[in-house]
Amino acid sequence: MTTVPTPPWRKSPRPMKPQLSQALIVETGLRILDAEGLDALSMRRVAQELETGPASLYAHVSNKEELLDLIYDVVLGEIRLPELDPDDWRPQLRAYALEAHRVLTRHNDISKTALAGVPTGPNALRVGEYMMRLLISAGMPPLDASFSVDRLSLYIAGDAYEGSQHFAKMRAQGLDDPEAYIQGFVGQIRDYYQSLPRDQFPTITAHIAELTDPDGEARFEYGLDLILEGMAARMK
Amino acid sequence: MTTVPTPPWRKSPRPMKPQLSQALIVETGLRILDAEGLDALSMRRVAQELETGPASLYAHVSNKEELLDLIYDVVLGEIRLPELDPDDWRPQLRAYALEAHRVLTRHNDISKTALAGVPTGPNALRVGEYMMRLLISAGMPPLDASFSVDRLSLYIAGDAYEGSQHFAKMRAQGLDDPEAYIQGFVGQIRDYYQSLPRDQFPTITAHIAELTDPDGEARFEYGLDLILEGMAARMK
DNA sequence: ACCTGAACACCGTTCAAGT
DNA sequence: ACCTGAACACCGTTCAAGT
Repeated sequence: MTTVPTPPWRKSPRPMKPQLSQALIVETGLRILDAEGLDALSMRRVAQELETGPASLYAHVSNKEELLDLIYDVVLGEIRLPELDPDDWRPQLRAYALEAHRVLTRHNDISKTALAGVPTGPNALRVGEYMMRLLISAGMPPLDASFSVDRLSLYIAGDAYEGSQHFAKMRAQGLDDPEAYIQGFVGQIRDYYQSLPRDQFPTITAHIAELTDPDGEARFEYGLDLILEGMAARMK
Repeated sequence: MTTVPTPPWRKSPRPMKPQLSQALIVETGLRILDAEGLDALSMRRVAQELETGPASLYAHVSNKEELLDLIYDVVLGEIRLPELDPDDWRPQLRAYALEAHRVLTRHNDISKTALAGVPTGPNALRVGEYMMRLLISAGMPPLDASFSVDRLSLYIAGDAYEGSQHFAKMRAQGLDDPEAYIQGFVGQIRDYYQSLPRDQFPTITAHIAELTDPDGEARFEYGLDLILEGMAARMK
């Protein structure tokens, strides 16, 4: 970049465009993700937002997958970890899971990235270190702790991704009231179940209300508690 | 289609191309999925395989999402369900999970489709009915059974998808020895962990062997048993 | 009703050329 | 070293036109 001579009334040169950098690209990608979801987050779109061509990005990021990994780690950075207290591992791990799930859910369908590959960024290490330390200091054997952390992480990301898909579909249909969309969706499933032959599907047709409970957060916590229960059985 | 007069030595007219139909499209899509994975399964590719243009498919399938849902349900059709025995719900549900996981894993990254939307095809109903019946007849309250089935299904599909990603990446790199690829991948992670500052990540660096256990099947079964343990606590 | 060619509005990535 | 324009090899879907 040619250095423009600084006029005396300015402290520093002001370039028309902010200089391209990995951090700026990641930040721009995150903004698109938050506003419009993973489907809208293309290399070309990021470039457009930065008023340049897509090829320019490849000087700072080796491909789209790396960009997504970088964005994912920035998101993980939002997870707050409480002081570690091994005497109370269960409520603490539960609180971690809820916090992580909340953070992932805030950023649309970014969790897909966690499912696509093992996250290894600095913030992935930070939360991994925390969970491992909590379980081992509470008395869990290291191999159990390793597997437990891995499975819990998969569950959190899996549920966050599944949950985000409803919003993605809503966006694709051009709607924007999540409450109404979920109600409509659940209603459709209910009608479909009601139309099924009762002799072939006796159990489903007998429990339609239970099968179409729309509370996604309750479902997440239910599965979380199943896993925590299993972990408790392997503790000490 | 113009009917060609049948020569007397043939029982039926033999068209040059097999007639297009939804079943044929689904079958072709499944073949591509099995051979080259979800990334290779495009509408254009299916059309090419059927020696027609992509637009022709839209007479039998409303969009790509519907095609994937149809393929997914065909895959679920491969899951064999044993005679139901409510006195032994735990080993039975465990066997179901292993069978479902094995079937999904056989078909590359198709599990992504289950994560993307609630499967509602005939075979999804069939396995759902089975699991619900097993748990309820074993004494679980219907709402618990509904949540349990939902969470277990998410876990199975989530793990199958995550596991399939290794193969997808292997394919993308043009390699074809899964054993060697996993070994190489695990080795890289191990080296990376080894390079971390011990004071910042004491727990991770102290348990590298446990954290890089390459046995994906053991991890799946470990998480499955965590969930089954939790379900046992909610039984009766 | 079913099928088609052509087009529209996109993708990720590469590469030679510029500064 | 960083940035660019242009190109390559793809996408899913629509639509008017054909049979």
